[in-house]
Order: sequence, then C-alpha cells, then structure tokens
Amino acid sequence: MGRGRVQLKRIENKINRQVTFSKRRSGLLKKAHEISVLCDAEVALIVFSTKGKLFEYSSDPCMERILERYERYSYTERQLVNNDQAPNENWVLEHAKLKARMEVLQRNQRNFMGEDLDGLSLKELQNLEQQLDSALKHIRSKKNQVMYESISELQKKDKALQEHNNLLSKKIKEKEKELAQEELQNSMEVNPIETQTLESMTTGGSLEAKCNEESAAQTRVSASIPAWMIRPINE
Amino acid sequence: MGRGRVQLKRIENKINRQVTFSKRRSGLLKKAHEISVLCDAEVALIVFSTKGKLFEYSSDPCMERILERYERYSYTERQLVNNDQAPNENWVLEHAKLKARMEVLQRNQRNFMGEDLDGLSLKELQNLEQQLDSALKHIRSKKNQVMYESISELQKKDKALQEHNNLLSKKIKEKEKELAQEELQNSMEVNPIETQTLESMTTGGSLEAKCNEESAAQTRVSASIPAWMIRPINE
DNA sequence: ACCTATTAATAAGC
DNA sequence: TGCTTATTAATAGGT
Repeated sequence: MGRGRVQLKRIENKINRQVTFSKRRSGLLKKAHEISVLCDAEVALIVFSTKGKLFEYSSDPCMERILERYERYSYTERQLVNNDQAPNENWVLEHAKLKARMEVLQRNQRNFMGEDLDGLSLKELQNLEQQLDSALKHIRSKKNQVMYESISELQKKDKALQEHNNLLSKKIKEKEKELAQEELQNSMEVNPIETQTLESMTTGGSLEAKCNEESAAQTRVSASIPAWMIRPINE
Repeated sequence: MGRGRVQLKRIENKINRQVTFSKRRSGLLKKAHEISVLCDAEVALIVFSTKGKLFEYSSDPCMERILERYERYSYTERQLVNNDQAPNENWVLEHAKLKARMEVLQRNQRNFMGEDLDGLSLKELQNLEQQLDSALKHIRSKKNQVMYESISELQKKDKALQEHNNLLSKKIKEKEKELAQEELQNSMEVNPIETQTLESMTTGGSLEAKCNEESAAQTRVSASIPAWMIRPINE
C-alpha cells in the first residue's frame, strides 16, 4: 500500500529503511492492539530495531506474565510431544494451560484494582494508569449519557402527561356542565335538596373533593397512555 | 478496511469474533514478518486466542533467544533507571545490549549452518528447514537466471560476430578482385612473375594463408563492434 | 474457503 | 517526525 509495490527484501537505503521501520512499527503495534481488543486475545509483541532499540506491546498490564504463560505453554507442549502420552494425560496439558491463563487473569485483575503492583516497571505502571484513566473517562461519559437520556425521557413523559391532564380537565368541565344542567332539570321535578349539593360541588366545593377528582382523572389517564411513559427510569 | 467501519471494541458475536481473529492474526503475523525483513528488525510476536490457543512469530530461528534478549534489555534498562548512573556507566548498558544482540546473531548463524540445534523445538526446526529450503530455491533460481542470461548474451554476440565475418569476407573478396585486376595490369607492364603469385592466391591459395586472412578480419572486427560484446561473461 | 466493496495502511515526496 | 496524496493491501460482510 503506497506508491508502487515493494519487494519483500531488506531495504538497502538506510534512510528509507529507518522511515519505513518507524511507519510500519506503529502500524504493527496498532494492529496488535486491535486484535487484542476486538478478539479478546492476549498479545505480546517485541521488536528490536537494527540499531538495537526496543519497542514492545503487551495487551496486559505486564509483559512478563504473557511471556511466562508462553514459557509454560511451550514447556507443556514439549512434554506432550516428547513422551507420546496416554489420551487421559491430555487433560494434564489442558489443565496446565488453563492454570497459566487463570493466573495471568487474576494478577491482571488485582492490578486493575490497584493491588499487587510491585513487579511492574515504570512503563507498565504508566500503561496501567493510562488504561484506567481511559476506562474512567468512558464510564463517566456513559454515565452522563444515561443521565441525559433519563432527563429528556422524563421531560417528554412530563409534557405528555400535562397535555393529557389539560385535555381531561376540559372534558371533566364539560361533563360537569352537562351534569349540572341535567340535574337542575331533574331537581326541578324530584328533589330540590340533592340539586343544592351538586351545585355546590361544581361551582366551588371543598379542596379534598377537588383533589379526589384529579386523582381519579390521573387513574383514567394511566389506563390510556402508552406503557413506556409510566415505566420507572432506573432499569 | 472492509465493508463499514468497526469500533475498537470486543466483538460480541462469537462466530464473528473467531473469524475476525483468524483473519487479523494472519495479517498481523504477515506484517511482523515484513517489518523484520524490510527493516532488518528482530521481532517476537505471541498471541493467545480467547480459547487459549497459542500463535507465534519469531524473525529468528529461535523465539527463546529474542525473549532472552528482551529480558536482558529490560534488566539493564531497569538498572539504569533505578540507580541514576554516572554518564560513563551508560557504556555498560550499551555494551550489555550489544552483547545480547551479538549472541543471538551468532547462535542464529550457527543454526543456519546446521550447528547447535539442540535447544530448538520441533516447530523451530521446521521453520528453519523451511527458511533454508526457500533460500536454496532462491539461490538456484538466481543461478539459473544468470546462466540463461549468459547463454543468450553469448548467442547474441556469436550472431553479431558471424554477420560481421560474412560482411568482411565479402569486402575482402571484392578487394582481392580489385587487387588482382590492378596487379594484373601492373604485371603486364613490370613483372610477370609476381603476377603469377598473386593470381594463385586469389583463385585458391594454401589453407594457412586463408586462416591468416580470417584472423586478421577478426582483429579488425573487435576494433569496431561495441565493447559489451567482447566483455567476458563471468563478471 | 472464496469474493468484492470499502476502509486502512503506507510509499513517496516535502 | 509529521503531513499529504496516490496507491496498494487488509479485511468486513456475504455466499
């Protein structure tokens, strides 16, 4: 990728070689990191330049642990190859591999919790710090996002409920007017005392009575609006 | 690179993750190899899949050697960091680094010469074999190429020389005819004996005489044809 | 495993 | 080393 193909052959021009090394090195480290994240793999990469400078990448807080795991893996593999083993002894191999992995994971976790930091180099501590810092940022950003979403959803819900309330209040007033008129007519014919009671309620009854009316309206609302509007926020 | 971007985030779909791992792993190993060849770098790459399977690349015949070099480098680096050293002790560090590199190179070379193979694993031996095999193929292919080029150049040279020869032969014949006629006229006026001699040469003189003529023609040719036609083949 | 539309890496040049 | 651009290489998503 670049202007023209390149032969897989040592670049003779020293400057060119140095430049290419620098570019490809960063590309290689990037890809090593990507595969470790995307595919949940444990990666150790060591590169010595011609001049003897060291560049390294480790997907874990501590390079040494991956190398140890490698050593153990190689050792058990060799054991398997050298003595052609009985089938059940394959289990021993698997066990050793798993154990190596477990130990790496456990130590990593302790590091991520800030413990067991004695064996780490300065570079590794810096990496760890950076990683935790980055994680913290992500977490906070995510938290904020969730909070904002909650708020806007609440506002939406609130607005919808208020509109419903207004609508229903209007309807109630209309109904009350109708009732008042009807009852007025009825009372003229049957019972003047009841009419008196109803009239006082519609025009300006007790505070308690009004509250009851409103709560009744609310109950009816919750039966007609969509479910998501009522769902609790924190789930 | 592919249809759509990918977030740098663990791929949750297991199948997808496995497929991506396989693809990217081979890409990573390839790039590790390329930088080692193009830029003359020493590279060690270790990858454990989620399932615990090991994949590795080493630019040298023996992975362990690079890891050892790494250990030594890290060790000396730490020494430098821990005790803030006098300037002249920097030399000690450089010396240690160089020594580590030298030892790796020396052991590699011995391996390439088929010696000191005891520490190598089966995989490493296979890699070494493959590398030597590939090298041998390249060498043979190169040798053949050089031979074919020599042959075709020789044929070209040969053809050119023959053409020159023919041309010159014709010219000589013409010259001889002219001479013969001239001498004939001269001899008619001055010396009948000489004329006799010349006549016998043009019509069919001795074999030795003819050979001498040809070699003289050759000499003249080499003065007029391009230099590359005469240059020796094996240079 | 193989195929392509796309994105990513990077060789050259400054 | 860092940036830009023309090109090639890697690879995501499908089959």
